[in-house]
Amino acid sequence: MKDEPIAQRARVRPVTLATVAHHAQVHVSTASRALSDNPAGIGADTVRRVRELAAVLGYRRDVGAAGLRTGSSRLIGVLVPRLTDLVLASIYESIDAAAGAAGYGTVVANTLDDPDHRRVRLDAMLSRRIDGVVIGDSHIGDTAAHELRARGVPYVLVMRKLEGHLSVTTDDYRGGQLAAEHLLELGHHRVGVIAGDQLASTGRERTLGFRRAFESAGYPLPDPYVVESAFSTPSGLLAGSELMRLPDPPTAIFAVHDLLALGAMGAIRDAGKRVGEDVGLIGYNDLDLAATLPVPLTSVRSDLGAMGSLSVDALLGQFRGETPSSVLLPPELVVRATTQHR
Amino acid sequence: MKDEPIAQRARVRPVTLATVAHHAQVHVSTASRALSDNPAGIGADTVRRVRELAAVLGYRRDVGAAGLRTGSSRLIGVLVPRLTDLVLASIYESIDAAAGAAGYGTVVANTLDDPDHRRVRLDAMLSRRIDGVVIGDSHIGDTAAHELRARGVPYVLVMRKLEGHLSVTTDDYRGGQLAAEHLLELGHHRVGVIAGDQLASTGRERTLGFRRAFESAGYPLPDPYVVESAFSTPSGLLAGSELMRLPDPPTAIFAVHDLLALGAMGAIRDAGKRVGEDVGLIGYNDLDLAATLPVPLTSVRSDLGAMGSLSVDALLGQFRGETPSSVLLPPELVVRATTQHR
DNA sequence: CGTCCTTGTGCAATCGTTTGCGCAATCCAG
DNA sequence: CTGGATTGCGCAAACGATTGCACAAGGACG
Repeated sequence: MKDEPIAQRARVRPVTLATVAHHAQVHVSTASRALSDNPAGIGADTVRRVRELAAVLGYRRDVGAAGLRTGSSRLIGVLVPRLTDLVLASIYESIDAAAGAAGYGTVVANTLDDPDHRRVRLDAMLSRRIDGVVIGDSHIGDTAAHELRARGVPYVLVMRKLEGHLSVTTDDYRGGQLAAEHLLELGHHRVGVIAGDQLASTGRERTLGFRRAFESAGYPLPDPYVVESAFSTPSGLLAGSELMRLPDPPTAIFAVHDLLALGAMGAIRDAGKRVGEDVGLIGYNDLDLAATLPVPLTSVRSDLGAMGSLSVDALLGQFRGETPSSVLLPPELVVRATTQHR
Repeated sequence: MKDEPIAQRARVRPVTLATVAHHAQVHVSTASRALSDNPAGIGADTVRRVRELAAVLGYRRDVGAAGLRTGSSRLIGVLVPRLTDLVLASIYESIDAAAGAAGYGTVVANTLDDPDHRRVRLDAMLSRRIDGVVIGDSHIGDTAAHELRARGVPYVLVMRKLEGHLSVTTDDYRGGQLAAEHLLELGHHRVGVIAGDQLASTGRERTLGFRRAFESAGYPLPDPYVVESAFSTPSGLLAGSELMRLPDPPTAIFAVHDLLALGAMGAIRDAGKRVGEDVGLIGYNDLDLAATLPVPLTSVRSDLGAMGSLSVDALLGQFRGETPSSVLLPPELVVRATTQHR
C-alpha cells in the first residue's frame, strides 16, 4: 500500500489503440486500419472483432494525435465580431452543423471588431493548426485574409465581403434597393438611414443601394439623414434619436440590421410617434423576433443558414484542391406592419 | 523542372521547434525550455536569443503536439442548448474570455436540448481530449454530468443546476419571488406565467418561486394560468396568446425569459391590449434589448458575465486539484415601463 | 590542488496515431 | 506438387513537443 502511487484525479481512461489491439490480439497497426473509415487489407472478421472490442472498452480515437501524424487537425476556425449578435450566431450555428456533418469540428472567436484582439485569437487558432478559416468579421483595411493567403491557409469570407477574396454573401446593394423601392412606393420622400459600420461591406452596401435608389427617384438623402452606428440595439436607439431630433424628422427609417431597428423603435416611441403609423421602419436580416414584435417589423431577409453552409462547402472544396468561386445570394423583402400605413 | 514535385497547395510553414533550435545553434530541448513560460536551467541570453529567433521565423508552438506529451489539450468544452439564445451566447462569450485569459481555448456545441445530438457532440469533444466541460444545457434526467464524473473529466454546470453536481447559477427561486412581490405590490391578483421548459431548473425554479409567493399572499395560481414553453420569441407569442384567450385573462404576466416576454408583447397587442398600461409584463435576464424596447421591459437581472467567468474559475480550480463549491448568485429586479401603471 | 556544488545544455524516451514496406500464409492453376 | 498471385498482418518510422536524467564546465571552498 505504501508504494502505491497517489492516484490524485486519475483520468480513468488510458484506453488507447494499444489497449484495444492488445485485447483483440492483433498488432496496433492492424487495429488502426480496422478502425479506419474504409479498412483496406484487413479481414472482415478481424475488423468486426476489433470494432466490437473498441466499443466495449470505450475507445475513442485521439484526434489530436492522429492530426499530428496526418497533418490535418480536422478543425475549422471561425472569426465573428460577436456571438451575441444574433445574425452571426445564426451563421455560426449553420457553419458548425455543416462542418460537423463533414467530420470537422469548429472553434469560434469573438474579435469584437478589434484588430489586436483578432490577431491574438487568430494566432491561437493557427497554433492549433486549423485546416481553414471562415472569416465573418472582415473590415476594410483588414489584414487577416491577406495573412492567411500568405501562409497558404484556406479561408473564405462570409456575410461581409472584401475585394479580391473568396466570399459567400448576400447581395447587400440589392437589399438596400429593395428597401428603398418599397418606401418610395409608399410615397416616402424624406427618409433616414441607420447605416451601421461603414467599414463593413454590409453596412456600406446596404446604405449605398438605398441611397442610390432614392437619388434615382429624385429624392437624394442629405448627409444628416444617414447616421453611422455599431450593430446593436443600444446603438440603434442612439442613432434613431439623432434622426428624430432633426428639424424635419424622416417619415420612414431604414436600419441595416434588425437589432438597430429594434433600438429605433424605442427612439420613435420616445419622440412621441407611433411605429408604423407615424414613422415607417425597415430592418435587415429578418431575425425570428422581427415577426413577433409588438409591431411586426418589415425586414430584408437574407438566408443566414445558406450562407453558413455554403461557406463551409467553399472551404471543403479547397481542402480537396478545388478553387471554388464566390457566391452572392439574393435578398428578399418581407413586408409587415411597420410599413403598412400611408 | 520535370522532376520537381508538384507543390499543390503547399502549407508554407514547416517551422517547428527543430527549425528554431537549428538556427539558434542549440538542442531542441533547450529551445523548448527557453520558450516555456518560466525557463528553468537556461541561460538568460540563450533564452533571449531563442525567443528572438522564434519570433523572426514565425514559429508557433503546435498546441496539439504539446498536448500529446503533456496530457492536457488546454481546451475546454462548452455545452449550450443554442447559441442563438442570447442568454447562452452571453455566457459563452464570458466563458471564452475567461478561458482565453487563462491560456485555454474553448469549443462550443449546440445540443438543441436533444439527447442524441448531445451525445454525438460530447463524444467529439472527448475525442479531442478536452480538459474539462462547462455544461450549460442540463436537464432533469440528463446523463452527461454523470458520465463525465464516471470518466473523471472535470465539469461544472452553469445557468441550470442539477442536484448533486457542482454548479454556478443565480438564485432562480428568489428571482421568481422578486417578480411576484413586485406584481403583488402593484395590486395584481390574477396573473399568468410563461414558464419555459420545466425540465430545466431555470424554468422550474423561477416558476416555483413565483407561484409560492402568490400562494403565500393568498392568491394561488390556477394551472391554466401557468403555461409551459420553449425559450424563444415565437414560443412566447404562442404561450402569451393562450393566456390572453382565457375567459378571465391575467392582468399581468411573468415570462421566465426576456425573449418569451418579447413574444408575449406581440400576443398582448394581438389581444387588443396595451403592454404596461392594460397588462403588466416582467421578463428575466435583463438582456440589452430589454431596456431599449418600444415599451422598456421590467426584468429580473442575472449577472451572465459573472456566471461565465465563475464557471471557468471552478474548472481551473479542479485542474489544480482543488474541489470548488457551488455558487449561487443573487438576482435583482429592474423595474421599467411594462410594470409602471396601475 | 582536489572535491563538491551549481548552472547550463544535450540525449533519448515518450505521448497516440498513421502508413510505407515487406514478410508469411493462403489459394488456385498448370 | 510446385510456383506465382493475392491477401492479411506486423514492424518501425514518422509527426512535434516535453522532460527526467546525465554530463560538462566553472566557481567556491577546504
